[in-house]
Amino acid sequence: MKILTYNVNGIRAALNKELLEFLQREDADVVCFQEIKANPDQFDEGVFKELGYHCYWFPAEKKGYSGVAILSKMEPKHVETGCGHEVFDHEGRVIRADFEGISVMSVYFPSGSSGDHRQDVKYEFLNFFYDYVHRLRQSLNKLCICGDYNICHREIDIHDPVSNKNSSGFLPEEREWMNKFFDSGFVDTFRVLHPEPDNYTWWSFRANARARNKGWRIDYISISDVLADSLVESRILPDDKQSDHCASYAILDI
DNA sequence: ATGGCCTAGCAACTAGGA
Repeated sequence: MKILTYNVNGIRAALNKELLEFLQREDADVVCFQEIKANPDQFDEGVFKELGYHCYWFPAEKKGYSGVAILSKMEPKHVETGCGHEVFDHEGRVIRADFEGISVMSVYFPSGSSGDHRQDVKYEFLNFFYDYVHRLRQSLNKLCICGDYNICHREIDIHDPVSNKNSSGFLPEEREWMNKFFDSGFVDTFRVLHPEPDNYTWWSFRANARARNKGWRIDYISISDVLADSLVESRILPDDKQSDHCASYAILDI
């Protein structure tokens, strides 16, 4: 099973930049999108169905903001939107599709970069989401949590750990949350197969950051440790540029 | 350097992003 995740930074803009050709080429079984920034009636979902996908959209209530989705070649047994939080569930941040042998989530963690208030919102999400996932694991043990976590885990995951030591996305509290999350029984599918530096999934639009590979690794495909032995391959795809993020995928033998 | 630059709402600018 090939699972791909992509923060598209506006699905309509990405569709204008050969998103469909990219998806056709990668031919993933499950695709997780974040930041679709649109309601499904604002674009033609038929173009995804023509690629063979069942489509499940979870937009935010606020137009043009956030929004996640899952596309899948197989029809899921069940699809769940939200995580049971009265604010975040209006913001299109969590959607899950349950398949035989695995449940796949597409998650867009809040950004904390727009000030202290947004950072507090981010911590609220981190705390709530951690507890939500662990309640969920009591009944769904085989989880794959894909998405834009908006956090670099370690120094190797950011091009300049020194000058970003006070930047949201690389704060000690956030990195400690990533430690706690992985230690609680999840595997970082990219890092476990690729220990080498200079692998990122997001670059600023400014200052020619992408061409100089001055990036951050903030998008992850995490799997429950019980699925670890099924991991065959993981990659990030920095050459495809429909967004300020790039896509990542993992292949699981399930 | 409290920027740089892009998407989107909505028709001149602002919100949000990391």
